[in-house]
Amino acid sequence: MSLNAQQRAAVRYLEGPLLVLAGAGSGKTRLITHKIVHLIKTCGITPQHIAAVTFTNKASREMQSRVADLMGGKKAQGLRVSTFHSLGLNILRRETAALGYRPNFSILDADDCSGLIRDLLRREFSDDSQVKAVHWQISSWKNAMVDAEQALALADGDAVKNLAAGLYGQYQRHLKSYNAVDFDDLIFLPVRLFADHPDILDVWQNRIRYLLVDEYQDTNSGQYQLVRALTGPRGALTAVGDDDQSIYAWRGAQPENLALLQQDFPNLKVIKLEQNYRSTGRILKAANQLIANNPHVFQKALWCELGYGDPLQVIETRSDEHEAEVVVSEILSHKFKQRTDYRDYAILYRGNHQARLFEKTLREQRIPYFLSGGTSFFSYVEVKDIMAYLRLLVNSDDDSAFLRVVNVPRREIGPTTVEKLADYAGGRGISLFAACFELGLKTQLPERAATRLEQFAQWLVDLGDRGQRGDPVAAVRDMIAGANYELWLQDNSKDEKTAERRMANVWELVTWMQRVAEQAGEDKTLADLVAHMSLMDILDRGEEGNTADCVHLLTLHAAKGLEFPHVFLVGMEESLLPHRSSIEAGDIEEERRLAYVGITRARKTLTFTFSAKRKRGGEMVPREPSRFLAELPSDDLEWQGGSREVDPVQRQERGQAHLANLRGLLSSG
DNA sequence: TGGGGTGATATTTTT
DNA sequence: TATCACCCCA
Repeated sequence: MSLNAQQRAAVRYLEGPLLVLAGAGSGKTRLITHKIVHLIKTCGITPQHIAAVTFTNKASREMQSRVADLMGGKKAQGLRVSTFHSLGLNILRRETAALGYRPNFSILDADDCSGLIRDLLRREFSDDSQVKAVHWQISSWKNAMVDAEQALALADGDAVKNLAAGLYGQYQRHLKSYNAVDFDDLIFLPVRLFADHPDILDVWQNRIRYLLVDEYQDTNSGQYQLVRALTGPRGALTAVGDDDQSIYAWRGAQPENLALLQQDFPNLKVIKLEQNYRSTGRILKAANQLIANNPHVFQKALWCELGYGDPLQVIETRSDEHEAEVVVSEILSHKFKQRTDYRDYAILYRGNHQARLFEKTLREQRIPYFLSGGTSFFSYVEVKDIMAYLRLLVNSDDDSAFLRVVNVPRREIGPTTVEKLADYAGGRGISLFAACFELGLKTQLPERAATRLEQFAQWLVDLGDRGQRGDPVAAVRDMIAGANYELWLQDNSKDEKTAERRMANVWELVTWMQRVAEQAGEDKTLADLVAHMSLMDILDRGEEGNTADCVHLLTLHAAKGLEFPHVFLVGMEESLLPHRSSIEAGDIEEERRLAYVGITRARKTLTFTFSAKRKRGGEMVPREPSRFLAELPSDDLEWQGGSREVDPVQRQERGQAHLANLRGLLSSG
C-alpha cells in the first residue's frame, strides 16, 4: 500500500524537528515504519543510528516486524526500536559507572518497590496504611524529574506529600545500596545523567542521529526531557501523536508536551494526517462532532473514502444484566446474518468491573471471548520468586530479592535469623548476601543458622559461576531443580491442579527466557537476559490472542491502537462515562477523549448501550444516558428499546429463549 | 500453615 | 454488595 501526500511529506521531511498529528486510523505506524526505511535506504543513515521509541512492548514489536517486512528480507541490523524504558535501560547499562551504580543492577518492579516503601513506613512511622499513596507520589515526582531534595521543598501541608517527601531520600538510598533501580529511574537517571555530563550526552547524540517517537501525547515530563536531550540542537526528530487520544493524563502523561514541542523547537514543522483508513463516514462524523467539544491547540478533522455506512445504534436496556444479554444477542444475530467471525466484535467499557456480566453471558452462550487485563504473568507468586532468584544470581546486592527467596522454598532460615542477619549487614554496610560469608556473623547467630545461610549463599555463588561460564538457561534449570521448587509448589498449592499450573508458569518463564536468549545471540549474559525480562510481560507475546476467534472484551484504555469491524460501546451513562470522579473533579475532557477513542475503534458498525438501571452495591440505581450521546449527530443515530415495560421474569425468560434459539441457528448453520 | 474472619474498596495501567 | 487482601489464631 502506498502513502498519501501528507504521509509522504512527513516521511521526506528531514530539515528539522517534525510533529505529525496523526488522527485515529490515519496510518501512523505506517508512517513511522516507512520513515525508518526511508532514512536507511534513501538517506543512507546506518540503522544503528536510528531509534524509534514506543510506550509498550507490543507497539515496539509491531513496529519492528513491519520495518522488517518493508526492508524485504534485508535486515536493518542494529536498528533501535524499543520502549522508552528499554532505551533508558540501554543508556543506564552503558553508563553505570557515571551514575555510581555497579554493573548488573536489578530492576525492581512496582510490587517490590511498594514492599520496600512498606518496610520503610513500618520502620519509621509504624503505619503502613499509605503505601500506595506514597509510592504513587514518589513515582509522580520521579516522572516529573523532581528529586528527593526538591520534593522536600515541594511538600508543605499535604499529609501524603510530607510522608512521601520524608521517605523519598531513604527510598533512593536503599535502592542504591541494593544496586537496583525502579521503572521510573530508567527515565529519570538518564535525563539526570545527560544534564550533568554534556560529554556523555554528546556520545549519545552521536549514537542516535535520528529519533522517532510514537504516541507522543502520552509522554510525561521525564520522557519529554529525554527526547529533547537526545534530539539536541540538530533537531533530528519525528514525533507522532494525537492530542485527542491522550487518555493517560491520570498517570502523568502531559498532552501539553505537544504544544511544548512548538515552544522548544521554534522551527518545528507540523503535518496533519487526517485521512482515515478505518471507519465509515458516519463513525468519523460522530467522532469529529464529539471531540469538537474539547478545546484544541491544533485543529484537525478526520475524513475518509470508505462510504457513509450504517447508522449508529443506541440501545437503552432495563438493567446491566439486560444490557449484557442484548449485546450478546445482537452479536449472535449479526454474526448469523453477516457470516462474520467472533473476532470481528469488540465490547468496550470504561471500567474492568463492567466486564463481569458480559463475561458471564458470553460463557453461558459458549461464545469464545478474550478478556483484556487480568493478572499479569509477572505478578504470579511463582514467577516473582524465580525472577527474584535470577536477580539475586546476577546482582548479589539485591537485598529485596534475597529477602524474598532466602526461605522460599523452606531452608529453615526463619524471621529471627534474617533479622539478625539484617542487623549485622546493616552495621557493616554490606549486602545480606555478602554478610552470609562473614566470620563476624557467626558470633551473632547460632551455628546452625549461620551454616544454613552460608550454604544458601554458596549455592548461589556456584550457580552464578555456572551461569557466567556456560549456558545461562541451563544454570537456571539447575537452580529450579536444586531449590526443589517444584516440591515446594506442590506442598503450597491448594490442589494438584494449581500446583501443576503454577509449575507450568515457571517452565513458561524458562522457555521464554530461552527464546529471548536465542533471539539475542550468543553474547547475551544472564544479566542481559534478566534485565530484559524485567521490562517485558510474557503475556504480550500476542499471537494466540489475535488468531483465536474470540469476541474481545476490552477497557477503553486497552482498546487504544486496536480496531474492530463491529464495536459495542457499553455503559454509556453519566457517572460511568464520563466517570463520576471525573465529573466531580470537573475534568471531563479526558473522558470525552476516552469516548472518542472508543468510537474510532469501529470500522463498520458502532452500537452504544446504556442501561436505565444498574446494580450498584446490591441495589438497582437509576441511571442517566451519557451526555456524550447528546453530543453526537442525532441524524446518524438510531434509538432502540427503553420505551416499554415488560414483566422482568417474563422478559428474562424470553431473553434466554431468544439467545438459545440464536445459538441453535448458528451451530446448525 | 492454612483457613476463616475482618475490613477496606469499588477508574483507567505500562514499564 | 461482592471481592480481595491481610491478619490472626488454632
